[in-house]
Amino acid sequence: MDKKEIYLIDGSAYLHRAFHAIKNLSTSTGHPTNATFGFTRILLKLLKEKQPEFAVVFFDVKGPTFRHKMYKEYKANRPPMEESMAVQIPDIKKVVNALNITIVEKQGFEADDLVGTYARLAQEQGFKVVMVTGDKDFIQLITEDCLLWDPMKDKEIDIAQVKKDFDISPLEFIDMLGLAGDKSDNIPGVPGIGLKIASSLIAQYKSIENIYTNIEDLKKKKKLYENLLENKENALLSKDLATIDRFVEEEISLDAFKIVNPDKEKASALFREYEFKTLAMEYAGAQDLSKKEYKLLTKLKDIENYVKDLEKCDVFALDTETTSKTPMLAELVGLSFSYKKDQAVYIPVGHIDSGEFEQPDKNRVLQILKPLLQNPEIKKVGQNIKYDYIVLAKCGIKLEGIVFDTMIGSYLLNPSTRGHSLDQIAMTLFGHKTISYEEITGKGKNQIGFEEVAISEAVNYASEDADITFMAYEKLLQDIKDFNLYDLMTKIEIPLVPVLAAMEMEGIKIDREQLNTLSKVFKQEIDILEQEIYSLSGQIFNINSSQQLGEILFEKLNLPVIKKTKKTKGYSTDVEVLTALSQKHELPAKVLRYRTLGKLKTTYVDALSKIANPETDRVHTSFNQTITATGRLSSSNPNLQNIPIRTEEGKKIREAFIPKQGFSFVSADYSQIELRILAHCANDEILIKAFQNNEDIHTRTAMEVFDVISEFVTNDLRSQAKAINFGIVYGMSAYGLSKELDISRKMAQNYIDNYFARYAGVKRFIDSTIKEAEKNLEVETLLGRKRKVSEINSSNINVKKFAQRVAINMPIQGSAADLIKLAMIEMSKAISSNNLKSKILLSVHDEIIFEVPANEEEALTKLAKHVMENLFSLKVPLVVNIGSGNNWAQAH
DNA sequence: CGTCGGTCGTAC
DNA sequence: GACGTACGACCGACGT
Repeated sequence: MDKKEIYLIDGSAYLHRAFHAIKNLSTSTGHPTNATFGFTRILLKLLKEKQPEFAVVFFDVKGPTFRHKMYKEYKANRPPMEESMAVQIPDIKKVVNALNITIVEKQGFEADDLVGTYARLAQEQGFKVVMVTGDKDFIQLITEDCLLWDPMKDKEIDIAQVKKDFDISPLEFIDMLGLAGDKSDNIPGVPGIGLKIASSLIAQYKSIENIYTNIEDLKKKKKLYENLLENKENALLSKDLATIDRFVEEEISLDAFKIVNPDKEKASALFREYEFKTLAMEYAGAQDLSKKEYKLLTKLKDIENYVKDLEKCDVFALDTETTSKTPMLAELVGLSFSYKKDQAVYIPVGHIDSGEFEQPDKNRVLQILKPLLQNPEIKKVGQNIKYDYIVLAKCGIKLEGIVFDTMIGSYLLNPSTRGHSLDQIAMTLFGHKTISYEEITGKGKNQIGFEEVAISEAVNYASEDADITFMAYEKLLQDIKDFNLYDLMTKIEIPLVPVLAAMEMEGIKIDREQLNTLSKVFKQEIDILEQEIYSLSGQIFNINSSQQLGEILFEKLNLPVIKKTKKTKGYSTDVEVLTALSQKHELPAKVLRYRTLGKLKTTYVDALSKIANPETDRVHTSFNQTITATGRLSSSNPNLQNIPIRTEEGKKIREAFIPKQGFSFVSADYSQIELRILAHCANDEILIKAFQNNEDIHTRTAMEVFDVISEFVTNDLRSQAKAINFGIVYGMSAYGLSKELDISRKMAQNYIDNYFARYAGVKRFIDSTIKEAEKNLEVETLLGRKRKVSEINSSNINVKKFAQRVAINMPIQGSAADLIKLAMIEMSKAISSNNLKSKILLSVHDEIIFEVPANEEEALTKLAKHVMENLFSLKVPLVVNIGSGNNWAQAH
C-alpha cells in the first residue's frame, strides 16, 4: 500500500521569491499584492496538481534565532524587510487560512528548522514527505521517504538527483555548505571555495572533519590548503549554522495538517479584495437561491397589486427580457422588478407558449405598467437602462424617473476598465456568480432567443437581474457619493440616457443608390489592382494578409525592410512603409491604393448597406456610454464616429448620409475645443489671449514657435504648428513629433522647447498635473470625471511615461467630452421647450448633427450657437461653427 | 466552427 | 519604446 503523503511548505522562502518574481502588482488603491498573488498561485498549483492529503505552511518568526546566538553576524548583511513585502504577510496568511491549510511558526526558529523537525516526525510515523521549497539548503533533509519539490520550476529532487548534481549524499550537503558558505545568510565558509570545489572535496573526504584529518593531502594546492587551515573554525561554525535543526520541540499532531476543502466564500472575498479577478471568479460560490424570493407574476390582479407596492417604494429596479441584444430589433418578452434585496418578480409577456404557464396578455400588462413607468416622480434604476428605455419606447411607453444606472455607476468609478456588465458588477461587489445568459439560451449555433426560454427558467434568471441591479444600485450609489461623482452622474450621465436613446431610435438615413454605385465603382478598381498586384508579384496571394505581403515585398522582391511589427516582429507593411517603398518599386503603391479602396468598401460602403433598416434605410448606431477611459462616447454597430472625411473617396461616403424628405442636416462643431480647454486649465496667457482675439490658433503657435510675424507664416509652417498643437494634447515626445513632421529629432526637440518657452502656462500645467497625479494616483476633468493613473509611479520608465501622457490627455479630452455631453442635454431641452421638430442624430466628439425641417434651419442654427457657446464659462470663449446641407459632407 | 490576439486603417 | 481615445475588417493560430 502507498504511504500517506505530507507536503511541508516553506512559506518564508516563497514569500520572498513571489515578491521578487512579480513586479508592480497592486490593487487600485495602491496596496501591493505581488507577493500575495505569487504565493497564492503556488499554493493553488500545489493543491490542484498534487491534491495533497496533508499539508502545512511554515513561516519564520521575526526576531533572533539560535543561530544568532551561535554567530552574531548571522544574516547580518540582510537589509530589513521591505515595507511593501511586510504588509503582504498578513494577506498571505489570510489566504492560507481561507484555503484551510494550517500555519506553523515558532519563536526562535526558522521555517527551515520546523520543516526539518516535521519531516523527521512524519517519516517516523510512516509518511512520505514532500518539502515544498526552492531553497537548496533543504537538500540535507532528503531521504528515501523525503524529497524536495519546487513548484515554481516544477522540479523534483531526490537522493539520486543529489548524487547526480553534486556527487554526494544529502547529509554530506551540510559539510559542503559549511565549506562554501552562503553569502545571502552571511555564513562565512572558507574563502576561495564555492559550491563546485566544496562538492568535489566532500565527495572525496565525506566530511569537513575528515578533510582536516587528511589535510596534508592537499598541501600541493597551496592556496586551498592555506585557506582551509586559516579558516578551520569558520568552516566548522558554518557547518553548524547550515545544519537544519530536526529536533525542535513540537507537539502538534500531524492529524492537524489533514487538508479539508478550501473555504470558497472566504477565498473569493479575499481574492476580490486583492483584485485577483480570475481567481475570484473561480472561487465564487454558487448562488444561494434559498434565501431569494423570486416570484412569477402571471395574473393581472397580482400584477396590479405588485404595481401598488412599486408605487409606494422609494425606488425600484427594472429589467426587460427581449428577443435581441440590439434594442432596435428587440421585442419584449418579459419584465422583472425588484425594490428590496433578495426579492424580485418576473412578468412574462412574450414567451413562446409551451403550455407550461398561462401568460398574461402583453397589452394588458403594458397598460397596467404604463402609468407607473411614465411617472417621473417614481424613481427607477436599471442596468444599461438605455436599452430598456428603447424597448419600452417601442411598446409605447416613455420611461420617466430614471435616477441611476448601475452600468454607468460602475463605469464612473473605474472608467479605464472594460466591462461593466451585471455579471461583472455582481462579481466585484458581492462575489456573486450570476446565472449567465448563455447558461439559459445556449451559445453558438444552438443559441435560442429569450422568447424560447422556458418560463420556469426565465423567472430565476430575470428576477436575479432585477434583484442584483437593485442591490448593486444601493452599493454603487454610496460609492458614487463617496468619490464625489454624484453630480456628474445626476447632472450629466443620467440626463444623457434618454437623449442618446432618442438619437439611436431616430437613426440616420443612407442613400442606398449612392452606396450601391460606390460599391460597384470601388470593386472595379479593386479588381484591376488585384490583377496588377499579382502580375507585379509574379504570383497569386492574399493581399489582405500582411504576412504574405511581407514575404513578397521583402523576400521575393528584396525590398529594404524599414520596420518590424510591434508584437510579432514580422515585416511591417503599414502605410508609412509602403509609402517609402513606393520610391523603389511599383507594387507598394498599388497595394496602398488597394487597401484604401478595400477599407472604404468593406468597412463602410457594404457594411452600411447591410446594417440599415431595409424599410426605412436608416442606420441605428449604439452610443456606448461606458467604454472610453476619458469619458467620450463611443459608437458601434455601425461606428458612425469614424466615417471618412479626409479624402475625396471618403467624402463620397459621407455624401451618402442624407436627411429625410423635407429636412436638412445642420452640423454644429466646437472650434478647437481641446486647445481652448487647455488654455483654460493651463491659464496660459498667450493661449488665452489668442482665443479671446479669435486668432487662428495654429498660426499663432507658428508665430511663437518659429518666431515669425503672422505675414511670414506659410501654409507649411502653419501645418507644422498644427501638428505641434495636436502633439501637446497627446503628451508628445520629440521622437513622435520628428516622425510626424519628418524632421530630425533635434529639430523637433527645438520646436518643443520653443513651444514651452512661449506657452509657459502650458508647461506649468503639464508639470503640476503630473505632480498631482503622482500624489493622488488619479486625474480629473472640469466636471469631476476621474481616471486612475496608478502606474504613474512605476519604476518601469515606459509604463511611467505612458501614465504621464494619460494624465495630461485625460483632463483635456475628458473635459471636452463633458462639455459635448452637456451640450447634447441642453440642446435636447432647448429643442423641446421651443417646440421644434428638429432632432439630434449624431455626436462625433466635438460635433453634433441635427436633422432639421427646412423651416427650422435658421431657428435651430441660432439656438445651437447660443446654447452651445454659453453652456459653460471658461477663461476663453467657446466658439461653435455651424454648417448645413443636404448630406453629411455638405453640412460639415 | 468559434475565439482571440495581431496588424492595419478610419475618425476626433 | 517613442502621440491620446475609440471600432472593426481581416488573418492566422489555436482549441473543440
